[in-house]
Amino acid sequence: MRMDERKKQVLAAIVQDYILTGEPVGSRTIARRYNLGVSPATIRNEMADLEEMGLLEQPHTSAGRIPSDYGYRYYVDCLMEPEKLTPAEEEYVRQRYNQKMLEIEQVLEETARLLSEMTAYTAIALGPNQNNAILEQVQILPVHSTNKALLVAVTSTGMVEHRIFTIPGNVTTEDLTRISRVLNASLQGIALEELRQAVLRDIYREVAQHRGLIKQVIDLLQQILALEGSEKVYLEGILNILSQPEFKNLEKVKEILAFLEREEALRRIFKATPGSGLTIRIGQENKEEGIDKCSVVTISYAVEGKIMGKVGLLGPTRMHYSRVISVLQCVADSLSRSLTQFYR
Amino acid sequence: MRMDERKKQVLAAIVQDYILTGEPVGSRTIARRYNLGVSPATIRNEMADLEEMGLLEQPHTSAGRIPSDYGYRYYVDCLMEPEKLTPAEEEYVRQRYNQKMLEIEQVLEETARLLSEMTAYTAIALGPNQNNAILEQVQILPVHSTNKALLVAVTSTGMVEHRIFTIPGNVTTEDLTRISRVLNASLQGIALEELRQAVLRDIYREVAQHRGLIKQVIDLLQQILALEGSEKVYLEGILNILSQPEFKNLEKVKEILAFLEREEALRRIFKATPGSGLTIRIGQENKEEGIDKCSVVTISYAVEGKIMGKVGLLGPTRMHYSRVISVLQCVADSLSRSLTQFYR
DNA sequence: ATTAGCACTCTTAAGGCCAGAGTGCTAAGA
DNA sequence: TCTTAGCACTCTGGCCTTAAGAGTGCTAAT
Repeated sequence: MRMDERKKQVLAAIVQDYILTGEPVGSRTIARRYNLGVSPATIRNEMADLEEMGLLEQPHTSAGRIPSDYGYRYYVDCLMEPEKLTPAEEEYVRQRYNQKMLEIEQVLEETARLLSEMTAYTAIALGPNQNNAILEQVQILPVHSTNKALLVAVTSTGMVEHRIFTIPGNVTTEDLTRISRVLNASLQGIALEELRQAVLRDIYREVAQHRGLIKQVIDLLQQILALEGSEKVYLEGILNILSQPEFKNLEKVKEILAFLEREEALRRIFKATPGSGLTIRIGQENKEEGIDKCSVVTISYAVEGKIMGKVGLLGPTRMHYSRVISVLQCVADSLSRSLTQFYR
Repeated sequence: MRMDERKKQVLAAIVQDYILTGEPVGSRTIARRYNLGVSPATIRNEMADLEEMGLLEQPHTSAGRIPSDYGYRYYVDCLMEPEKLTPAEEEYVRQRYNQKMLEIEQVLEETARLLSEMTAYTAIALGPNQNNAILEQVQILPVHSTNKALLVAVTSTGMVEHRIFTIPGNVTTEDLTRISRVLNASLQGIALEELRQAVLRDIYREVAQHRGLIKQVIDLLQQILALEGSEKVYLEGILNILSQPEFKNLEKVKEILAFLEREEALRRIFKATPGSGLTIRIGQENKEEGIDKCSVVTISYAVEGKIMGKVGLLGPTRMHYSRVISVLQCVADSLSRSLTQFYR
């Protein structure tokens, strides 16, 4: 069966109405609210067709229709018109990023908060990808009166990481300072892939003793920089999702909360999306357990064109897609701009 | 009315039964399950007395009785017998703390996880009190190719904090190193109250230029060390509380989730408890909004006798108090031991 | 002081009923 | 051939009634 113009109009009307009201929508409603110039009966026929095509479904015989996952997909791909934010909203976003924010963690936390606030869905933000990060600064500090030391590393992504580790008893504060200086000189600006070989040899030559300690530090650095999925995850507006009528059932709530509690799962929903731009995952397109009744829209943020990380919104499949997309684009844009400024 | 022996037995039986089953308990049940040697009718009379005394209440005329907040309070204070953990459980706790844990953040996160796992309630842990903390290490690192610097501070509580801040254009890396050295020498081992006056003058004398920068750094340090309520809060097992039958009502769930989302509120429930030892807050004894149907049991952890912070469990007033107390005591003990070892 | 007995109350689950909403089909009209 | 009016049919959800069950409070007897 082909998708003629009127079928598209009917589908669009149903999706829009359902997103708005949350109630299954019937032929009368469509005929009354959307001027398609045909009678309910005609619309009924179209609806039957659309159901056969898998774009609509019926909760039960005498209810109206609701969009299926495929229905939403078709709507999002072919029918939806972008909803512009109002100038006031755009201004509001810009102003939120005008506060002085010096730590990238804060910026991302604020971003998640802003997103959830503007959409009443649950916002997720992923910290900058550390995979291709470059070391900016390395420093080893003694921890007073213990046999421990603190490794501080600043990466090119602006993340500051620290690890405490145990050092041999015979290492003095001066040793640590010297090692810091050597490491810093050798490692600064170096990506992790290049690390192991040549540089290492140089370092060893410079600081003959303390090989073990240096190896330990290098391992920690690799952990910080290279570890898959070490990105921080920021979550805001868990409560929001409970106001959605689809989650008035406690079992559903538990399912989704169980999902939100697992940080690796949150990370995976970003990993599963292609590198750049906007991604929409509708219902069962989500492979993670517990969110097959949800949609996730994600977008990447970038610094000077280079993708750093992602932010996204999680809501029911009956999500206000056009608004969510506009909000995400606007916020990701401001975020990218803000970070670019930060790094300069 | 006086509280004779039999009244106590009846109250204890009702509380215990209600904690176990979650159902209002009737006179028959008590007579059958707990051998008090009297008939249901006698127990009914006692129950009527206990209700008049405000220790029990009746959901409706023809239901059994449930304990009131006062009933729980009396039970906790006078009737409850401590429930020992099994040796296996104690061993399990000890073993969980035997993993090598180098960062105090990790330890607290693990503690919260362990608590929620062992009790099926929601666990909250509060990071070490920074109020009387002493500076162990201060270091200012340049952030490569920007006009920003990174301040790293290690406190005597084992917390590592960092802040990025903007520096004037004319400050060189060497300046930063020198300032770090001076600061470190002057501030190490100093509590914050002593900071402002004398020491400051010394520092200024040593590093004549860069007064503004130093002032900025000191401000940041005070922020890190002195700020009321800067302690980190660790939360685990939100999902657990939803399995409690008292939260099968979605409104209740929203209320409590709204509470758990507000970090300052979480902090306040610890602030409200006296300095040391175990505290139990039942129902309306909690002054925070949204948890007046909950109980909170908290306990402090300490290093070498000095109180560092607190951990606690949040559940419905129908909480398994004796078990919660035992678990908290066991865990706080292991936690304190583990931290003491860490600081040595 | 205790207890058996009993009338009474209240909740909850189940069943029946009905209005409302919406459909699918058929047959007539454009 | 497409559209539409009309109508019978279906399903849900609210509402009422009913009945069972649980538990109480009171009274009178032990």
